[in-house]
Amino acid sequence: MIIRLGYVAISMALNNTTSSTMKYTNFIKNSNYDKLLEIIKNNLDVLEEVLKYNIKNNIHFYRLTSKLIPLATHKDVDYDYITPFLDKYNFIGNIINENFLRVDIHPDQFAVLNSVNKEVVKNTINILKYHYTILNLLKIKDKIIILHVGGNNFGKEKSITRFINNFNNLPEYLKNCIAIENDDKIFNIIDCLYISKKLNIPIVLDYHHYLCNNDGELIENVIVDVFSTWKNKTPKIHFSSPKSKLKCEFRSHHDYIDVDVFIDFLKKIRFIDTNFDIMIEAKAKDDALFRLVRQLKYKTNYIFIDDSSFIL
DNA sequence: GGTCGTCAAGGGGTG
DNA sequence: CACCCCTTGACGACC
Repeated sequence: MIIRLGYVAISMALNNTTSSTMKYTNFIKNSNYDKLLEIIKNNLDVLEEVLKYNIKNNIHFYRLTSKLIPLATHKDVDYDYITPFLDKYNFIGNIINENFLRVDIHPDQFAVLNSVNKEVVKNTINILKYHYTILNLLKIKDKIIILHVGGNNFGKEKSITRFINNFNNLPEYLKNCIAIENDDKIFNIIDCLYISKKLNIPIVLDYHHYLCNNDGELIENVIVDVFSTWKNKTPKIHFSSPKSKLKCEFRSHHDYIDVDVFIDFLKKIRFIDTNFDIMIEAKAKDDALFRLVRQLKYKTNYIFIDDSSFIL
């Protein structure tokens, strides 16, 4: 199987960011729409630079920042972030497609589809639409929006039912790109498999979350079912390492990846015969990815295809 | 020019 | 119920 590694949003090697923003209070002060457009232009320029950097360094898998467009889903800010930049979106989209980059996106903690608060659910749908819009403007063919199941009000069973009901009320185009991820506290991989079966949607396995939250279920016993939720698409896995082994800091992300845990994980699922992507979720971003690769080259006999891909 | 509290937004956990 | 925690990088007020 071929495994490709990716990283999230920011490249440490480039001294810039795709996540420049403007605080709402500051926006209110000046009602400065020009400044917002300027920030978008900058974010898109940097995104182009990051993608070219990824191509140059043979990184095929990348997650967009959710903060590409400042205040995009704020209820009191309404502006056109599409038309002025159509050419730019197109241009970047072509770079992605011509180089077969796999690009996905992951809304942050405020997207809670199963919330008991109607306003929050409404907000969440807006957030999902915004993320879809970004993927669409960048002409991404396999649109994947990764979502957590959400809150736990009134118990797990009821919370899962709320997720399923609210999901079913989404427009078809959103349903077609949502994948769910197991979280580190409540909804484990077994819960995700149950939901996936009901809704026919893919599951992103987060191995760190799995280590934090599982019912003793062995990874080698669920991996086939998890991967089969992707049908003919390339399955995705999230990988990060705990900040420390202490219980209080276990859930926090480390700057880098623990190579031994990484190797151990791959050993467990080695019998799989599917290509897949692993998103490296480490604070040191691409630097963590490259360090991991160096360590793997030293410690294993994996056959490396390029700077971020290997055969197992 | 550097430091540090704050940020639109949700929700879990504790006492 | 009040409070603090997570997480996130970046803003921007302030020195």
